[in-house]
Amino acid sequence: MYPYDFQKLESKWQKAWDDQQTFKVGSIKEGTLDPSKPKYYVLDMFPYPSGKGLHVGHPLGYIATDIVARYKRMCGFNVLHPMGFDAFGLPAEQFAIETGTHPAITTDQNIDNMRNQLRACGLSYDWSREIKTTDPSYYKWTQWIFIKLYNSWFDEIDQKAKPIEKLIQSYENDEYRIDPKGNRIAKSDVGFQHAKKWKTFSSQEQEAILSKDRLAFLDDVTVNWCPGLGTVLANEEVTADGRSERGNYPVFKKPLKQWMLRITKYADRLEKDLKDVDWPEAVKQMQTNWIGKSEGAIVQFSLERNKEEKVSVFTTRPDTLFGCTFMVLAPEHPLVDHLVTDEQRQAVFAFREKMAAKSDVERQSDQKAKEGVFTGSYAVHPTMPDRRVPIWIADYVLMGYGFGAVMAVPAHDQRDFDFAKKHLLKIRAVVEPHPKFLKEHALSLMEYLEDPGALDVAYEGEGVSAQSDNLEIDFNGVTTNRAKEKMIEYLEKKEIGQKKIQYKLRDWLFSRQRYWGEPFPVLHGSGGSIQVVQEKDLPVILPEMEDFKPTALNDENASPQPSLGRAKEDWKEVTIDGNSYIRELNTMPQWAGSCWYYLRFTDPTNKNTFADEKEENYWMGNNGVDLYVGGVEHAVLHLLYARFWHKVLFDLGFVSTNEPFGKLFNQGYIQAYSYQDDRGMYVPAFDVQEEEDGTFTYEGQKVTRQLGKMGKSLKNSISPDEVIDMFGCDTFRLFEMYLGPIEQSKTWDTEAIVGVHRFLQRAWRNFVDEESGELLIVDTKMDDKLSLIVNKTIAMATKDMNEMKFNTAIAHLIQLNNLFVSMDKIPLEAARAFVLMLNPLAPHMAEELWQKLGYKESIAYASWPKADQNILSQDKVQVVVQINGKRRANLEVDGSATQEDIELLAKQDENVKKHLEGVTVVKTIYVPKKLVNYVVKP
RNA sequence: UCCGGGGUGGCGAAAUUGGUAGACGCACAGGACUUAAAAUCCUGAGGGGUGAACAACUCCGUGUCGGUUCGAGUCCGACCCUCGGUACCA
Repeated sequence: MYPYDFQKLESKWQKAWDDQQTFKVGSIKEGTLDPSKPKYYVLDMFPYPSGKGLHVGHPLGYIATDIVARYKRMCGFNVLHPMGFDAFGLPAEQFAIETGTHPAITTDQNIDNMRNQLRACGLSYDWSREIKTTDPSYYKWTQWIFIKLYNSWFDEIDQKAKPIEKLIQSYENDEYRIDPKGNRIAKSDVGFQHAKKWKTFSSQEQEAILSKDRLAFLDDVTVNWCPGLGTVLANEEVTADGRSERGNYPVFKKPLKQWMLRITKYADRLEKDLKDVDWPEAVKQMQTNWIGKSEGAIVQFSLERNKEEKVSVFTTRPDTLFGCTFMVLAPEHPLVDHLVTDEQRQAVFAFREKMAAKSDVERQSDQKAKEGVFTGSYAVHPTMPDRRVPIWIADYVLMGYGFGAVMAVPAHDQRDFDFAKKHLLKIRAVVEPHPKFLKEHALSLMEYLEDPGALDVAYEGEGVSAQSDNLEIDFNGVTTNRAKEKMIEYLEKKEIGQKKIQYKLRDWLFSRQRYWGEPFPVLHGSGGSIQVVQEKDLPVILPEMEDFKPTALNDENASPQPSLGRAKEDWKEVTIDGNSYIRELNTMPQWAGSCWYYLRFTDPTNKNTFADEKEENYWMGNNGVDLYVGGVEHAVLHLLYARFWHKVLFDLGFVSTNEPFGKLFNQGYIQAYSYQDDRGMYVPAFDVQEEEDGTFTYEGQKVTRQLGKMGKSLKNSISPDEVIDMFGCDTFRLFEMYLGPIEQSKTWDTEAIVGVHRFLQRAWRNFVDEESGELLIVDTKMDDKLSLIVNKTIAMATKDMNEMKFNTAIAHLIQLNNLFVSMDKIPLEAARAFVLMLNPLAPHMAEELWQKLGYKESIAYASWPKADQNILSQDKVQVVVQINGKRRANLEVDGSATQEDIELLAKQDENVKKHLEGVTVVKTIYVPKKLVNYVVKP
């Protein structure tokens, strides 16, 4: 008996791949890789080794990349297909806390477990290149890159990062000076003559000046403090409703001194360069929105009581400046203390306190309330000096965007409008609305311009300016876009404003108070001086700690405290040349390690550099990573951060491409049904019965069903191991791909697996007589019909493989296989083509059949079959005969048939004849090899 | 609110990008094999109508309504539902 024994076969081949190191990739340095061959770098977003193990949703992307990797090998590429583990960060530490074991131990256990699960999926990784971000030999280079960031600045003129020494040189050469406000100004800027020279500053002052340009810097900022996680979080890690993305805990705003990375300097390039990458439109859109570019102007308002004092605002509608009737500052705006009058002091302070006490969640729910108080002070209107502009504070103005202050134009901004209505402030119309708008509100233009406050909405659209003139300028009748330009010209001429591009993107808050992360390579000296660790002293090893729990867990009033504060003194304190330093006690966030791991894979064990230049050049050259597959959830986190680091490394000359990931592909989620009983408790999905009336029961009780994520807590999780045990890994791989397009979300349905399993069994029986073990292959030529079908299948499967449409590629193989069923023996050529095409999808069976066909070498590097164009062109074509666009007959004709041939045949067809009776053909449409359509009239 | 994706049989889906809608698979039904079941194999099937007919023909069908076209799942306009992203961004 020679049945299809997948358990035996699959372990046989997995062992063979291991023993023969089938998928090990050579290295250029060592001369074991031929760099004249084209390369293909196909990468998965590496996983967090969580304690829960994988469910069937996780390998979806891994299987897809594996198919691509195997296909590309067969097409003659050198393929880099590595895997590693993103092991620092909250999930690992949370799991360690839950189990009471040190994260170093649990992480390694989880990695072992996950690696086994991945191996069981028959993935052709080069495991010799495995990396984990928690390995000191890896995070040494994460720290090294941090030092590069610290020692770099962004030159706005060249739009690129440069070593900080260049900036110091420029200062020393007196190309830059510091103006009275503390800003760096260049020779060509106004005011350079009166600005202070570099030499006049103390070294401490010089360091403070430099820190304003360093790409990594310490700053006092308003942070997202998440007591539930015991750490602060980046903006990208906080969800829309003011909760932590991980764990869904509430987040509070708090001022704190933290490490920041100056990602905002790259806002423009991060946005613009998206056009150069082949990424899903959705992800590009998300990044574009997140970066949030908007064009407008800075406008300066003088204070009434002292014209020398100014408040700056950003506006996208400088054309509406004449309509500004008040100003609003964010409650935490630094000028508020200064502006508030004695009468208003009490009210302002009370308001501020009330706002500060709110969590982000509460702020969300109080949205649109438009609460605020008057500071008591007035500004002067920049174009109408006799107009007083009261200054208010309100929490609808956010400190983090623009200048934390707005000029309110209530007639043409809904938020300002609501605020004006609530607090009885003036509303002045300065744009003539579209006639449609007036009609909708049954107003004449005169009536609207007279009293725009009569409506309950602002007119935010474009139009022509009105009531916008003073002694110097007159914008009346000018269209919005033109008026914007003219106003900016005017503001610049009067030196009270200028053009400005504003981004929503904020700098990246880079420190965390948790234990399980990369230590900063930073030393704090006396008097607040900062020094980075010398390269030769890297890595700064994360110290062993017994108690690694976050310090201020679940205490929203406490201030965040780094866990490393409880490390032993001999770690915390460092003496260099007789000076003592304290180590930085914060750790880097989860995302640090994943910002550059794809570079390390090109040369994972290098001790002298993060990756050898030759290896980096070869694998990353051209297009960066050729195919990067992962979930869409990283659209504005990992993918934005990694692009940022990569661009800095590119500017500094360490990498060869401007973008890290040439092509990105998002796989969909696998969803599953979960079931709840009437108390809302989840019941094991596996044991739920479907009743005839379409309802569901568990142990006789009615339960409700919903579609969603797979998870242990939902009791609907299925692990790949279970499926592989039952059906084998080839079946599992085929099934996941056959569910539908990879980028789509799909519902798991265990019952449907038998379909592809049957396909494999049938294929086996087509090749092997199960009774005798005899190979059912015959070494004869294929007949024309079979040859045509085989070549067609090759053509279609090749196209599908190139487009990553594995579901239809499988369908074509099933069809070919179904044809084999009707044959006693399969011609060798057809069998070969089938096995070769099967290989990327179901590699174990393909290897076994390949061996049975007599080949000694692994099929992994055999050539993908080519379709014979000559044979394809001999194909008969199906031509449709339509009458008035309705199909009346099908004809099968030679590919060479002319229109005359086809029409002759068509007119012989009974059904066509019938429909052409008693009518006249007014037009004939002929599409070669496709159809004839007669347009007829009675 | 704005932005993006998606609505096709009982279900997952396919459709050469404007040219026979539903390939392939699941589930289902009937049959073969079997003491029986499983496995396997064969056959059927979008919905309706005219047929004695498993012949043949025919009408309707891709979220809704309208349009362009000889011809629309595919293009255009309006709308509905759904899934993501965003969160007062001045």
